[in-house]
Amino acid sequence: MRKKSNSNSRERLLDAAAKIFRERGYVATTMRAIAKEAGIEAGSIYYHYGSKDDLISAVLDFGISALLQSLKQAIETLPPKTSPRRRIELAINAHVSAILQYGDYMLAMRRVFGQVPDRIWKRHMSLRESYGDLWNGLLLDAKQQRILRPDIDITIARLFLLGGLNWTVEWYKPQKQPVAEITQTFSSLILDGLLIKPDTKSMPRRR
Amino acid sequence: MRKKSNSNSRERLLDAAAKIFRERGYVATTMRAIAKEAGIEAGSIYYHYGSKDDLISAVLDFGISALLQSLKQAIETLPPKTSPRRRIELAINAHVSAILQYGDYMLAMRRVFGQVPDRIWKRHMSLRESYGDLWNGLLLDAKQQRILRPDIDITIARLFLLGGLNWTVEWYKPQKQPVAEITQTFSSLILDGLLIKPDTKSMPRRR
DNA sequence: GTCTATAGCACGATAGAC
DNA sequence: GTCTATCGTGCTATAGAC
Repeated sequence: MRKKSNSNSRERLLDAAAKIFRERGYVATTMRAIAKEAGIEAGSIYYHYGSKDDLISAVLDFGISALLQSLKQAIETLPPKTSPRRRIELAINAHVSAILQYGDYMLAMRRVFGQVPDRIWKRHMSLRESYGDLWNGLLLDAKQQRILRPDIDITIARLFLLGGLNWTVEWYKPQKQPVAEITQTFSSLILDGLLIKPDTKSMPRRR
Repeated sequence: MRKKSNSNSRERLLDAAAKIFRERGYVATTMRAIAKEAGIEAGSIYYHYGSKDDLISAVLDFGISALLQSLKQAIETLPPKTSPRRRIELAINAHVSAILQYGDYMLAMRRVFGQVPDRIWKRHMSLRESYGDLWNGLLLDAKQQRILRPDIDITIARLFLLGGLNWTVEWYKPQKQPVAEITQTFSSLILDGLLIKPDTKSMPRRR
């Protein structure tokens, strides 16, 4: 995708690191374990990455960039007339698809939160904030077009929604249900709600 | 509340452990740091708890038990005629209030997930499952009373809802908004949805 | 019940051979 | 580019004084 090295080893190493960081968190991850996962010895890592901190930085960078790029691509290329509802549905699908596709990176990001040295974590907050801003923009647009309820705070709705979506990565089993089906349920839950309503002209179409 | 020791030190130690586990995760937490937080020396911990594993077990036990007890108390003492909507609203409020009240324990549980030795973690899955079952029962009741949409899978709705609620513990700042206000927003989001609907003045009631 | 001291072990990182 | 060997550090847990 966009890993910046032309070297195969660097890439294999990064994937191995994401997998081990995901499983053990930051501190419990040992260079020896990453090396073993990548099929080399621990000392050899230092030819490619200067330190354990370098490795976690690269994992975090790649993870959040993948998310950002995936959402941008999903919503910025839509025809201008696309309805806000459809935009939000597509964003939800893009988000969940991306966190599942890059599962090791996403779970690594979740798991090392609060363990990584501050200076490294802070370098990533700007990227994370860009991502939140993208969502806020999406929801704000819909609110201004009087599609969304005016009494609901967009930021709280976004935090609730993304919290629910991100949790998927912890329980989703691909063999049981296609992603599109799950994301359609999520969309309908957050947009239409769980209650039966007397007037439901825009109830979810089954696909 | 219900910590089973009559000793003050054990209790202070447990709170200290929860706080440090929350901040650092399982592996990065050192007995020295817990001791310092509790105001004693590392060696002295072993008079109260046999090992680091004993400590994390106690933290996990206390945390999930507090959640379970809090939800049970909130819903099992309601008058039988309480509407399903009101039950769900109260459960959401009880859940969020509890995870915020026992923040250190809740965040410790989240953070050490996947780091704690398997045998310890598995001992807690039964308690966690009891908690999920409680929620499933609540939602299933409402569904059977034709309050909830029949096309939505209860389990997916529960996972989405709890994912969104649990995320609160990561961003909520008490000084900005009272808990009751946030949980009311959550309830309305999950029950009524984010879209503007024909009648939103009074909450939809079945006729 | 809490202390000090330390045994025993695993870690990140480096050095130098190949 | 990858290896082996090892240094220095910091950890859990124990032993024994008080």
